[in-house]
Amino acid sequence: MSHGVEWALHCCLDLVWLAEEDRPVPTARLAEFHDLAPAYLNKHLQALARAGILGSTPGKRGGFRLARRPDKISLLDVVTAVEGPDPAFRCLNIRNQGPGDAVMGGSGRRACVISHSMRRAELTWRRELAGTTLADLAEEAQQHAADVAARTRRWFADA
Amino acid sequence: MSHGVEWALHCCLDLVWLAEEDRPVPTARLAEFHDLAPAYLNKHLQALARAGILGSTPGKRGGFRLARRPDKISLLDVVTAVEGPDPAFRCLNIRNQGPGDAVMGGSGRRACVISHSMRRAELTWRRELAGTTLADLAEEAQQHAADVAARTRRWFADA
DNA sequence: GGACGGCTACTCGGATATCGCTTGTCCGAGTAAATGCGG
DNA sequence: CCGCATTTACTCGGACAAGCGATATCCGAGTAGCCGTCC
Repeated sequence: MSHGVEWALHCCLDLVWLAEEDRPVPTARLAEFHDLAPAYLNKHLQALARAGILGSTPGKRGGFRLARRPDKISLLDVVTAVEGPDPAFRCLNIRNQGPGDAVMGGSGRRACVISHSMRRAELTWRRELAGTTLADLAEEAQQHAADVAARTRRWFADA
Repeated sequence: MSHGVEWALHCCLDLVWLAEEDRPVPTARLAEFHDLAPAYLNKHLQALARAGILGSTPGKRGGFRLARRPDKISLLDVVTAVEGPDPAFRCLNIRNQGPGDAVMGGSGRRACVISHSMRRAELTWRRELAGTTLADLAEEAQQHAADVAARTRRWFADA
């Protein structure tokens, strides 16, 4: 899995803390916060914006902000926005190639049992990610350190 | 996810049908059956052998065979053997870099909530794969087409 | 005819190139604020 | 002093290279069967 997912998730969580501010947050600021390559982070934030997770405002005081309420953004939304909608395991139906196809009796008519099980497993993974929202993460983080939101807002407010 | 996983799974399922035969199956034969690159398939079968899933016998009548009973080989075993033991999502703790670390209050002391959720989701995925064995796949495949085993054995027996 | 030694063919095993995708960077389009000028 | 046109600085957005892992291939080590020869 690409690192962009991690970057996107962290930045989304930051934007949860900064959601109360009505000013969008520029990419450069988020990159500085996490010590990341600004342009590359921008690329991923664009993907989130295309997916409708973030709203982008160009111009001098522009930046990104959450497009929906945190409890309406699941981890699966972020992952699929960055990684793409394709499943991790895609069965190319090699069984349909070569003599193995004929043995199975048909040109890929039957659903591949391997693909079936792999998709089932991946579905549970997706379901787990879909059941967790940014709000859940924020709540859990605040249980660990109650002043995270205030500290984060303060840092982003500075110069 | 790499294609090698699919190749490995299909070949393992073939080896289930051919488990009754006491002669190992060469890589070239499996490659021909699925119309795959023989040398590259061999590479993945080597990985399965290193993991103790397949047993390899060199020499003229050599080849691969299942090292354990099919109900003792889970899909997770095959996947980890090919893909490696590392989790798909590895949190590099970017929060420990840059000012964000100080805001969180500590040099990575606190466990990252993002990493926590991602690992939980991946754990469900692994659990699902660990709960499915080659024997389960074989049974399911035979429910679809009862004569798969016989057909496969016949093809591999031919010249 | 039987047994033994060497030979050959075939297989795994790892070292070696090639390719595609993720990573990383750059510059242009566009917008809001700041600024200077005129009334 | 107030309003407006212009300039400017800053931001997103997509187009453009570089690095690394998966893909694909080849050759060497080793073994089992086969063949010829000798007893």
